[in-house]
Amino acid sequence: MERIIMHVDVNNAFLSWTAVERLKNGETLDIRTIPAIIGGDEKQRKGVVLAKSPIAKKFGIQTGEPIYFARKKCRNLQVFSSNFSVYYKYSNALYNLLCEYTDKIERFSIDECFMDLTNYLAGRTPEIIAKEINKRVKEEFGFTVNIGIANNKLLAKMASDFEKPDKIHTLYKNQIKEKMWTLPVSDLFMVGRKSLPKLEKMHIRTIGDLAKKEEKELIKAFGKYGKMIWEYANGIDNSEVISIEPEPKCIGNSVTLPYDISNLEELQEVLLSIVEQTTYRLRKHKLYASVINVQLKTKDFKVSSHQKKIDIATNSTKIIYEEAKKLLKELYNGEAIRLIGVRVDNLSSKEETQISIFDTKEKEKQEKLDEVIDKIKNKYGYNAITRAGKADLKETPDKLK
DNA sequence: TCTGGGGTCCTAGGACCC
DNA sequence: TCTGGGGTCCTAGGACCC
Repeated sequence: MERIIMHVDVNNAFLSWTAVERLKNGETLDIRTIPAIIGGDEKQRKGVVLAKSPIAKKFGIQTGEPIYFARKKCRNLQVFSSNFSVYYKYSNALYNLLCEYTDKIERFSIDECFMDLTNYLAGRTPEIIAKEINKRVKEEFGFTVNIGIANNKLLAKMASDFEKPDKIHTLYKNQIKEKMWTLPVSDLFMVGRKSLPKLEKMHIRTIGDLAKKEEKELIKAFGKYGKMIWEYANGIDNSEVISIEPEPKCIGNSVTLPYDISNLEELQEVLLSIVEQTTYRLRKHKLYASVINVQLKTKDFKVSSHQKKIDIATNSTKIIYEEAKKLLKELYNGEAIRLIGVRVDNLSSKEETQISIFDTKEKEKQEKLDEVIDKIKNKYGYNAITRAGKADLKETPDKLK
């Protein structure tokens, strides 16, 4: 039996949610109706476009581009800053509403959900249900969503990306040719900027061109990735809607520094504050890591990283910081650094100790310290306490939780 | 005051083992 | 003493997503 899958996508999520929150707080200007963007702090060198209004889009402004460029494209562009706690509020509200329609629902990102309605139609058509969801979201929350309806996740996602905003689209098997194959291949999920020149060389310009190629040819040129995009172009995707939130496979934090740093001691101080964020989140998940990774980006955007597998699995700030410090030392060659990041991998729910690292007393002491600091953070906010002398990290970590 | 931050997955090469 | 072949694990880098 064919499945019935829906993909629900918030239109211009960060911008719409900011608009709704402003209106709720008594502002009269709806920023969805003017050339506006949500952007990071340019003074902190985080000036990229995070979301744009439809009018800003008409000026050719793209998500991810520097605000500096966006301003050049549109002289009277209004820039608003992001507020993730507001975004989570609306994201959760939407998710809870959608849960009324099925138990088989997957949060794909802060502003996207997949729903499997196969056994939840209750005699109604998916189109009728989609219309009801659209109407309710608009009336109850004040923002709009696009909904894609299909027989698998990939096609549902492609469908929700058709004409926007506030639209419902279907993409059933018999509509693939007419609705999807005509699109440029760059519109296909998972086909990014770097693959385009290679596809172009193979005379693949539309999704249809890709679909009609021999699968073997794609595998030869792109390996596993080639097989995947060929299947996507042909509307093949058997993946399930997963309603249980999976454990993270890795946890990491990074920061673009307000100014370049060319000094190891200073980098180490920032490193400590980042390790603290990451290990705090690790402990929140009750997970332990055995791979530590440190990443640097130089002022000319060259990225390098070092990682190390350790013999234990830990979530201790101290142990992970000591390892990270070693990695940083090996990695750092004196260049001016723009970004520093830490990531822990190989996560497991079991701690693995090794007596030689800390004696039992020292270990207990460190655990207690982590626990106390975590409690203070939980109670009074993440920035209430820090081990890092100079650390000045404005945003609360773990935006996703 | 031009280029964020958090993820997942894949690949290639080298070390090491039998 | 002219050089196999299969496998696993580890590391660095990169593509893609939102």
